[in-house]
Amino acid sequence: MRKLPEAEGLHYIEKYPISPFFSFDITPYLHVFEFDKGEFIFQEQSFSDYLYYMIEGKAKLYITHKNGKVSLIDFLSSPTFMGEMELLNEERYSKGIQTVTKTICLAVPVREVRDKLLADPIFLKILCLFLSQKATSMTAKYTQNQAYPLENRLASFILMSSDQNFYKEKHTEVCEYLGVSYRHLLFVLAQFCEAGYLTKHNRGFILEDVETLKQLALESQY
Amino acid sequence: MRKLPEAEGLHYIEKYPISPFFSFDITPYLHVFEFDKGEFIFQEQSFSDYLYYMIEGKAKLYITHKNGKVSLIDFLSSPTFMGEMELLNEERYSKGIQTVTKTICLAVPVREVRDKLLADPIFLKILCLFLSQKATSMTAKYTQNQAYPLENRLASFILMSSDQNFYKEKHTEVCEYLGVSYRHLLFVLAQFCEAGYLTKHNRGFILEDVETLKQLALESQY
DNA sequence: ACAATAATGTGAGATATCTCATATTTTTAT
DNA sequence: ATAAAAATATGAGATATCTCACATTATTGT
Repeated sequence: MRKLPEAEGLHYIEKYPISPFFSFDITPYLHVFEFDKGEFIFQEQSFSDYLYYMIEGKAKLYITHKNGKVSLIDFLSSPTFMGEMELLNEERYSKGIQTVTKTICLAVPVREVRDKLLADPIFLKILCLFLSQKATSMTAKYTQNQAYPLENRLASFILMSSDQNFYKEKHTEVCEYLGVSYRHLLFVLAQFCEAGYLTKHNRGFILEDVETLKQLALESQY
Repeated sequence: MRKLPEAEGLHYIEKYPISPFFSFDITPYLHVFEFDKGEFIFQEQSFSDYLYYMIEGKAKLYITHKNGKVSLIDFLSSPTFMGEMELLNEERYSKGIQTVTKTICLAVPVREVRDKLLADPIFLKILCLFLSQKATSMTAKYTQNQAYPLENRLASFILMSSDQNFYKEKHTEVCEYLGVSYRHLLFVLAQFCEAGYLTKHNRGFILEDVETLKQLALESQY
């Protein structure tokens, strides 16, 4: 993690204006941080001094269980808040966040601004909206995880994440996201090829039968 | 659903004071409603005119999937908000809420008070806290659902919900809550009896081996 | 008090998914 | 350039969980 120098930071602050989120002038408090690919933004069980607003990049939010299993809770993609729960609750981070790509964040030092933030109706309204939308999408994802077998969810995920009928995601990430083992993901992908919905090409898959995939996806659209 | 008469309503308003949640006087807007056991507070895909604060009772929050499966998202027990997402988003209810017991709710007419609420820092802060705690507990529940087999989650659930070493919950509710089939729940309960952790008694189970149950529960404490 | 509805209970067979072992290929770091 | 680490790939066997069918026992509404 490195703090961007004044000039470079200013560039991002202007490119992604967040002043409308606050009823006071936030700019004097803002820092701009850059995280390398694979770097941790929050370690599990640690404390942090900042509320982040990620403006560029992508990260994984996960939790490690006592039995050693890791659950990927969500992919976070910009723009998004990070650390907002801890701002509200003054707790240690129960979850970890690790970047997937290089990531740029606006950072608000919590100690200095906390009280102002928690009394600011504009910010709080934005935060409520953010939290409620997140809750809605998490709930959708998790209930679908238990209501549909991988076949359906994967079809839906492939349709959503493919570009010009070409699917090319990292299996290691996808299986965590969909909450199944790596082995099983490969197994169902192989089935899709067998059935002619997909064909392997280069390091990805060509969608051969979008109609059937759509049918499989049913409503389990993420 | 019936609106309680003035006098009776006042009793509840005084018993469960919610004025500290607002920076203005909410009482002129408050209604008090009573829902019978099994009644719907929100139908899926409908609109509603109230934000509710449940002060007595218990309800189920669920969603019906297009394949007909029903996912119980959460048990709501008093005190809790209901309809807060819709207040924020001005949308139809994506989810249904049905009471499990007779339920008393304070009701705030959204159309009249919406703008005031969304500009009230005290209320918004409370709502943020509520939403973030809910998100935390939902996430815990769902990640544990996929990280642990029923054996562990059930042990944990039994310990949590039993009273004086006696477990007596409705299987029909529990299996929905834990996200498994009724059949499988009974199967694992039978295993627990077989292994001597539980014995059937009347319409419930006596906890015979709390130590082993605790071990099974690991950290998957709800 | 009786019919209807909901909850409980059990068997048998199917399947979705997991674990583990192991090999190859690709990417990353030094 | 090379070693180390990460991602891909596949087989075989285990198991957690589901579906469906059917019988019994409570609970509820009228």
